[in-house]
Amino acid sequence: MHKLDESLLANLPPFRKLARSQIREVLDAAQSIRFDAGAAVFSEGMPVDRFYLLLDGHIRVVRTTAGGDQIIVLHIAPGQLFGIGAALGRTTYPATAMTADDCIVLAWPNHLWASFTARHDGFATETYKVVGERVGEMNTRLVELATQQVEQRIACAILRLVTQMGRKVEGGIEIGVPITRQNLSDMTGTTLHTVSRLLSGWERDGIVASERRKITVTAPHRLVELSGVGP
DNA sequence: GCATTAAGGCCCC
DNA sequence: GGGGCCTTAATGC
Repeated sequence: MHKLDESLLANLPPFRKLARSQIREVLDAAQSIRFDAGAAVFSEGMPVDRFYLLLDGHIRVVRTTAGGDQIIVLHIAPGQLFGIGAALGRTTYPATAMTADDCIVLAWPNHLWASFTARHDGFATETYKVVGERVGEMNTRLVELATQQVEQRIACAILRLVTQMGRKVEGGIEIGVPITRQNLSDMTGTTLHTVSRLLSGWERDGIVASERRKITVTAPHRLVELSGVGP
């Protein structure tokens, strides 16, 4: 296995304050793993044995209900830590991490967590920040689920994806991760049929343009209006 | 306003 | 050709 380059981590928030030698040390302790799209990096209920950093690709954190329905809890963008049960005092993973496309991750054995937070300046505070942001997002979504109608919830979900992994293309902002109607319904507590019907309408109105597994927002301001943030 | 059911079309492995 | 993805329409709560 070839040595990983230090520039991979140097600009990522958890490692930004580290010296070159420290980054080398962190990288040498990591295992780099490639996953095809649709693979589980770890599964709900498994013992927490490692923590991860997503280098490339996108991760869906999902929970499966007793009835077999899948709930998409959140998405992980490149450069983010995930599977950090160690930071939360968990012994098992609370959800499954599914790759949304081809992914490259770094994995460290769990016992290194304590020394990472103790020895590497900025690592712990960045971790708390990430956890805080995710809790905040989940709070927002909880309120949406409880108070908003389906159309607004889907608009909010798409806007979040745009914020987190949108990339500018000519004519709009494309969501940088493959998203199906079913995926959107799994994020918003509705059915793929309702999502399909609404997206078709939005496409007719020129708000979005979509192909299979791909959504481009062509009129973000109008989607914001639909999301119900304002009057 | 929304889920459910049904029925069909398209694309890609 | 079969499975995954998407659409549309009808019906009912």
